Amino acid sequence: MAWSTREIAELAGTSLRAVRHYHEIGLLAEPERRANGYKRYGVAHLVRLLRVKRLTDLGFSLTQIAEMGDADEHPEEALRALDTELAGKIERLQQARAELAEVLQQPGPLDLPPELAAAANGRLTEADRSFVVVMSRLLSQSAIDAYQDLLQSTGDEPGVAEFDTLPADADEQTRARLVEHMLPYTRKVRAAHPGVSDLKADTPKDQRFATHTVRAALEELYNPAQLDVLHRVFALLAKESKESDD
Amino acid sequence: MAWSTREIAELAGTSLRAVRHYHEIGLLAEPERRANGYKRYGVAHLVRLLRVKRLTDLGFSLTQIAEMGDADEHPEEALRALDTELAGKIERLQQARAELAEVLQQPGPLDLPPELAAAANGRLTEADRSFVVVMSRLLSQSAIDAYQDLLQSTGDEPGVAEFDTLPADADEQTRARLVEHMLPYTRKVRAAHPGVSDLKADTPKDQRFATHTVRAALEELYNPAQLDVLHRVFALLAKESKESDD
DNA sequence: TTGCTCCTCACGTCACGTGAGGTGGC
DNA sequence: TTGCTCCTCACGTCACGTGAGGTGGC
Repeated sequence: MAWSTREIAELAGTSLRAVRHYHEIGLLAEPERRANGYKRYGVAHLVRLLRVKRLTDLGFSLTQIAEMGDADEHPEEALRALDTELAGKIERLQQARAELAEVLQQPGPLDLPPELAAAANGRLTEADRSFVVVMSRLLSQSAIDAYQDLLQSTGDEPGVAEFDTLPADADEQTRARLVEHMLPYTRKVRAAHPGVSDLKADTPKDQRFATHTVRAALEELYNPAQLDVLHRVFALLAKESKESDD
Repeated sequence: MAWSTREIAELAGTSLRAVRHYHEIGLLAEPERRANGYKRYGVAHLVRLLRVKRLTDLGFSLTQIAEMGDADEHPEEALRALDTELAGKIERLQQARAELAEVLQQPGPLDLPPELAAAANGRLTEADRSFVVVMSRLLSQSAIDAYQDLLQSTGDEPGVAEFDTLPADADEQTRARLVEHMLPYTRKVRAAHPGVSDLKADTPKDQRFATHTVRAALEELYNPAQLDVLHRVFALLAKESKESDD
């Protein structure tokens, strides 16, 4: 008795195509043919195929299996290397699951870091959200922590909602009033969280790039009136801290 | 400020090619160009790219991400489905690691089921090993257990070594003596392990196929003298059990 | 003649990696 | 002129999946 391709595939628990693929890449020798061209597999082929199946099930690549050859040595080093690799894969998958669990815990946009999503609790504008997403790539961890604190403590600061809805053509009176509203609050935040504007950048070049990026994000996301207010608040704060240095 | 492809890729922590790939499949809109044809990315692109990055890191496929669209809904169902999928992957990898650990425990050929490899402990001929590899696909678990017991208890049965080294042209006297040696031992094994020849096959068709396979394996792996001895032993045993039925 | 099994191309999948060959501004 | 950055093809990777189109024995 000799087996057909389908039979040997079933015996080994692989697919027809897998057997042919192993022929193509030289992992499994082709058997002799019958008169009609059909392949006739023998026990040696089955044994080889079962071995290949075993090794792929363990997680070896076909290239690695080819390198091991047909010998039955116990490839201890390869086994250990594979184990390390699998451990790494498992770790990465578990990391992903942990993040999934965090995200599932908290309803909310999943592109924010979960701590921030929790703290913001749905009170962010579209623009704010985009800004935060970008910033969370650029800020240091301490800055993110500070920002989180900030969001948590600033439930219904009146200035916040007013700023969010400020029309692009707000008049000077409205702007000046908003600056007045935001100044003490912003001053307080700065004092409580000195790290709130620390960047993640390591080199001066990265630093400059990150600063430009922050500016670009602000200018693209907020309207002229909002930007004007922000600039004025920051200018006043900068002046204050310069005076206190003297 | 607007970013080049390299810059936006670095900002998002992806590769240049990934950004271009997302363009190709429509996951990320192409930005406007400068006069020289260079792309100019804005904040909206960066936000989108960061979102895509987040989702691929979590384990979503690009197709799934495309299906979610740009909306920021919390795709709870998708998240749960993904979690289940990841759990399955982890399980399979852990299964592979468990088998790897078993294999590493015991030096020996790794194409045998580990219980059998341990029990055999290096005492199998090439032919025996091939035979066992094939049989371990065909036998039921109880048969494998029985076979393992058998291997363990049969340390230095004198007939075994003699059978393994029997020349293909052994004379009648040698064969007859070997049959005498093997008969009581084989009888004992049969009695102790009635399940030793149970096949895994479910249907009568599978059953016939498995029987043929066993026969084919025997005939390809053992020489004529060995086969003759086996046939005679089995014939004698069959006669015995038929007589006891009467 | 109809079904069933086997055969050999050969393109498709997934998420990009990796050159090849050319252009534009310092 | 030389380097550097950007661009667009377009083939390669990995382990097969999936038809397409044809043949041979009942």
